[in-house]
Amino acid sequence: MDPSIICPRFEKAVAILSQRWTALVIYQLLSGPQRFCSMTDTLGISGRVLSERLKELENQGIVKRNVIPETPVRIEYSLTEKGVSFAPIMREIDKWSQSWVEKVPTDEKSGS
Amino acid sequence: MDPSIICPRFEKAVAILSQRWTALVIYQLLSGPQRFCSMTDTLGISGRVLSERLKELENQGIVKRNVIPETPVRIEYSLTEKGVSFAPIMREIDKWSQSWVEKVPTDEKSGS
DNA sequence: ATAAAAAAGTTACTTTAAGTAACTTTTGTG
DNA sequence: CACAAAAGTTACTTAAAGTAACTTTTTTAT
Repeated sequence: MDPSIICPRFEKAVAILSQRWTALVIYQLLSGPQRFCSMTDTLGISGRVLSERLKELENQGIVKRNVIPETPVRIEYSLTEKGVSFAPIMREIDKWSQSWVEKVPTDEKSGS
Repeated sequence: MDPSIICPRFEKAVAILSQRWTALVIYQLLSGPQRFCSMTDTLGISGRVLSERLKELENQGIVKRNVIPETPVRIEYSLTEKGVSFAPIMREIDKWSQSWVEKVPTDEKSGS
């Protein structure tokens, strides 16, 4: 059984994007540098997994980590050029979602 | 903690694509209808998970299942219009991969 | 000087998803 | 009638993600 007749580069790109949270992390960083806590708050990702993902993305040259010696010290995460290059993919996903995803139920705590 | 300030439609689209194997299944179906076994062979996905994914994609109206009463009976999976509409996303992922993914090591069983 | 607070993680533990391989079902051919 | 092929399914193992409490560093308030 050949594990892939599919283009290995394409497969690699898909592997990055289909890892849980990765696409959302990149998407959020496309709107500008972000701090750790703002990402956990906005995305609803746990600190444990966000920390893991950011390290992986840093190793892949997609994200860079910036220590800002303010007080208290801030760590800012931002995209490298490679990271920014995901923008057209995100735009297509966004376009697709506008055409094909029905209005998502808001799932409120059923107010009165 | 608000679980999402991000557009829920976008989030939903990302949820589809970031589920393991889903993007590759759609990608393969973009090249034409496929049978169950050809997908397991080409993608290296297990039957258990492929079966699960195909059912989900059918429920989402992305894939359709076609029973062909030949002998032995063949089941052909193909994309609906909604499924085909992923094509531009796949094209962008492919473009990205050509620019940014380095040549992937072939991982041969170190032949002579 | 000491206590509490805030940011950025990390650790230990639980739950869920995916991988593996053997088995079932249906139809057909020798 | 036994065997083969396709399409799954079942039971079980392994890996990934979720949860929540804890650590570290530095600053502000008492």
